[in-house]
Amino acid sequence: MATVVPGHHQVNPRHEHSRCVSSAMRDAEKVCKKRGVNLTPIRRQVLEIVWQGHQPVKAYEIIENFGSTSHPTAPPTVYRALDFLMENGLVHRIESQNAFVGCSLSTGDHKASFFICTSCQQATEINSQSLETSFEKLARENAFQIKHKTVEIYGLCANCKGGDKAL
Amino acid sequence: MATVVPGHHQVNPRHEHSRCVSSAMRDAEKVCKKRGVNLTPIRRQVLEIVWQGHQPVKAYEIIENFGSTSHPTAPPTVYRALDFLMENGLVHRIESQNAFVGCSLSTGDHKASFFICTSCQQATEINSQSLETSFEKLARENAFQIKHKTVEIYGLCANCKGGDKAL
DNA sequence: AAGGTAATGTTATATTATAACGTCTGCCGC
DNA sequence: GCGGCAGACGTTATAATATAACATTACCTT
Repeated sequence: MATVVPGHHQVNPRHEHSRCVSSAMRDAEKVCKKRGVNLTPIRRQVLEIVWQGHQPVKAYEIIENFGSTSHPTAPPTVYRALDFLMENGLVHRIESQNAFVGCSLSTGDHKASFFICTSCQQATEINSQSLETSFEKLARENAFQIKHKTVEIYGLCANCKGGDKAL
Repeated sequence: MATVVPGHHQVNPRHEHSRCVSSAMRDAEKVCKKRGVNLTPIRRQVLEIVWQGHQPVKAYEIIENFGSTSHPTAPPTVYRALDFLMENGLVHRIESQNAFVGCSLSTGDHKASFFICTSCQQATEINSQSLETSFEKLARENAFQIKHKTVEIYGLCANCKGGDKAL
């Protein structure tokens, strides 16, 4: 299958991504089974494409990628699959990029926060109780009742920080 | 001038928005003068339209609004003005809405975080040192070097929390 | 006047996303 | 069996967001 994110720099070379993908697919099966929803072949394939890397993938990149492996697919098909995957917490949307990334927590429903590397493009899900607490405290101080949030932090990841690859 | 954000609920009734706008315009003049950049009539008008409320405004709403007051304007004109205003820290982009909101700090350059009310749509700039500190701490723990961030927190603002207006 | 630059005009088009309606298939109750 | 419903997908068209590329204007500099 063709590379979805053509220009991306290489990430931690010790990361065995194929395992990462198969684990994500297994988790997805599990979540869908548990929730009584249907991980159809199309949805599965979209999820696999999203998981080709840890970089966010655009909807139209998914569409193009589909063409190469099976019959061409129209936008609604892919957007529907993405909606399904997001509803079931298997994919997150990166708002500041209009792009999508696989969820690495496999707990079903949740909105995530991200570190996004401006060099290798890797989006890493943040799971920090102390950050959550800070948000809650701030909200309380402002009499604001939080429902959900978009948190996308850009900068250099640990792997890229050493080099000269800064964007 | 027509209302840009037609459906929005009313906000704190004690807020005298016209003062708020004129103050923002004065600050903008000051910032531009200081930076040696040119707040042209078009840029000024776009800024005024963005400041019609504290709700984010979409680019094409600005374009439509232009039509009613002067001659019709094509998208590039408005996007260029928005780029200028963002570069000079007078307007912020709300990534999760593809929309724009006036900056209420008038310090020139900075990226802001927001509370955004799901009832009245008001976007309130957050300026919290303790939240910044939490981000920095989290970044340090993850060996991540922050460059900038998108933080858009949705929920009910203090004014809307009492009523039954939840989205 | 010639040349330069900043701002805007103009046309076309790229990119992202959804509406609306049609078709197919499997399942459920009868 | 079969009638009908629901879920998933196909298909066509179009809406919404954003930018590329080049022309024009206005004003400033020499």
